[in-house]
Amino acid sequence: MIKQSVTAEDVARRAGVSRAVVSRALSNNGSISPATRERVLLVAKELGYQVNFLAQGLNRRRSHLIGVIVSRINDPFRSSLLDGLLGEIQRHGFQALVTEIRSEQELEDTLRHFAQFRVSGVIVTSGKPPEALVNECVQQQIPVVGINRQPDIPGVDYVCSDNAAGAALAAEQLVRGGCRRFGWLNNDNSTWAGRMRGEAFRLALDELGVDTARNLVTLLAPQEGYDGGMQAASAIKSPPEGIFCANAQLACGFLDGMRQQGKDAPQDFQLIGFDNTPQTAQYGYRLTTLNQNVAEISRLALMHLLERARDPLQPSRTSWVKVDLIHRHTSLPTT
Amino acid sequence: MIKQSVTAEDVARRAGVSRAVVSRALSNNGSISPATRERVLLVAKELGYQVNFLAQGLNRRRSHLIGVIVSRINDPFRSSLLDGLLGEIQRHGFQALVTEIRSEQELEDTLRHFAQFRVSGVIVTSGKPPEALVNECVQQQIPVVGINRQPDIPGVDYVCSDNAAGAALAAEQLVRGGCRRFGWLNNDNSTWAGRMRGEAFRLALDELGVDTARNLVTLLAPQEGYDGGMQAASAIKSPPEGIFCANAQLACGFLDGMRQQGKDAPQDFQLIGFDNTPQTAQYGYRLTTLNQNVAEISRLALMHLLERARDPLQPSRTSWVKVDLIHRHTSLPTT
DNA sequence: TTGAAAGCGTTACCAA
DNA sequence: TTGGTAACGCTTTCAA
Repeated sequence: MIKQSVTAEDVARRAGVSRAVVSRALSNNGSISPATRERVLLVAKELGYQVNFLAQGLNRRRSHLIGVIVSRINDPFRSSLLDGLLGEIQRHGFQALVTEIRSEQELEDTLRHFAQFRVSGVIVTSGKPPEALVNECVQQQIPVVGINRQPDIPGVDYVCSDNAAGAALAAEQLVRGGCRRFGWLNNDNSTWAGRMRGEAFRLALDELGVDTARNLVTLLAPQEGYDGGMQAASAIKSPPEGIFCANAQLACGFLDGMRQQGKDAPQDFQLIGFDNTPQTAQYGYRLTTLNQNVAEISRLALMHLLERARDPLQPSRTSWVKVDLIHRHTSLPTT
Repeated sequence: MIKQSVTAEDVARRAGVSRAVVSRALSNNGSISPATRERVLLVAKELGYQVNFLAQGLNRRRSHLIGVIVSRINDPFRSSLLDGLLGEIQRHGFQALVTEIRSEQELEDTLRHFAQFRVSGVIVTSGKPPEALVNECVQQQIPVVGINRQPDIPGVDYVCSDNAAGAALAAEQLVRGGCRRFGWLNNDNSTWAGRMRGEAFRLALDELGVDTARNLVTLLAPQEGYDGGMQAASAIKSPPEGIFCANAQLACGFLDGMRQQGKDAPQDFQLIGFDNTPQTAQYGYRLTTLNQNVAEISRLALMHLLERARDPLQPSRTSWVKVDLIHRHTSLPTT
């Protein structure tokens, strides 16, 4: 019969101390003489002792898990974001519980499951959690942070790219690049971030003196992603001079769609997309884009989580992350 | 003072039964009269009772967690694979513990952490776990399955795309498409799957009567990914007629690199890449590729996990997943 | 069918 | 500084 696994009891016995001392030695928590500490640690290593996280979590009412809610991680921007979050989560000594959702119902179930694992925090990168459910989390002292979500639930912290500033950069670039007629490309049923970018674009153009009622048209893609952009392009006879696009996938599809018609940027139109995905930098696209600082977004998300864990009742906070214009090939140099 | 959370005890009291009965009602495990079952379930719903997974796992010595080891999920193929795995894991009622590793050391630590959470299984999509460590898992009855790894550790199951068959398809396509001189493009320090594809390509050409000693050259990219492919292209004066490439990212980079020199497929050379990533299908590339069936790979991975959980001592198995040639624009029609 | 009780492996409080 | 002990919340014998 094989011993299933080494427990604190085993270590205690072998080191000639009590379980309690073992716990203290390993957790640096509670007073213990340096000598015994050394000895226990040595024995623990000898025996290959590993704390049982389930037991630890049960006792502490909190696991070292952080729940992450994502969707469609095939999308390059989303996988970049997940990448950044995983790195940050691991850097802080947590493990990521990742769930991909396909509906709001799945989001609810997931949030429950996270709670059942007594996670140390939840990061929502997709969907809109119902306020009631989030309140349950808050009541259980589980910090929740939303990324690029509309900051509207009390007790939840948010990290968002500064969409408005990004849209303004795009507007300025296009105007100074000589455009007179503008287009805003987004897909139907867009996210909050997408809609926000569109509204801010209009506003920024207004302030730059553009008569947006006349000279700004909305191009609506029938679906999201590359294919949506391509379809939007095929529905157009002659593109506006300066086009701002809600995200990179849409922009790449649109550009390819126009090329199929023999039109290209920057000669026939200028194009700026949001999200600086790797693909937009490639030779075939060299798209001017707005870069979302994924590393900074991830860093702030964890920071909010940790701070709220320390003080659960503090007021909600929203961090806006600076967005940069990456000037490439699909927009003209400003004069 | 707020009640932290509803426990089985609470439900038991309210339903006028014992904790044990509550457990039976919820787990469908152990005999219980339909009437009390109904009643308990009703009360549980009323009170919003949720099983504490930490306590459950501690008692059962197994959590409903499955550990997944990944790396560089920015790569479109890898994020597709992760996507498939997450779907399959959730479909079976598990939660995914995802860790991104950057070194073999991190792999070891991760494997330990997974064990500490008493995961129901581990899926390795990157790195090469040391046999000793895997044996610890095996001893703890934790099933391990490797995806596209060299199947060489006893007690571990594997799921691999049929690289050899894929390479043979590519060879045949290129030969029948009229190529006489061939190239194999891979990056330095390639994975086992990559090397295997290269060897199989040579073998297949041999069998098709090509004098590979003379007419097959190896193009070595100095790094992986798109940039590596581009660099490989820039080191070439005149490309071989038919090029097979270890993966899609490399292939896209190579194609763009050649285009930069004014050469394009299929007129100046033919190109077939492994991994049918979304990008390869796009208008700018329309690359002929070998499709890895991610859904099937994921399905089999979970199947192996579940079967080995049932019978931990069964001999290791390796499933080879069929690969399909997607004929697109970078190879000529066969005559 | 039901309930009592003994774990599962930790941690934290309280005496010593 | 240490050890005993009572949780943590659940599952699973074993009797009744």
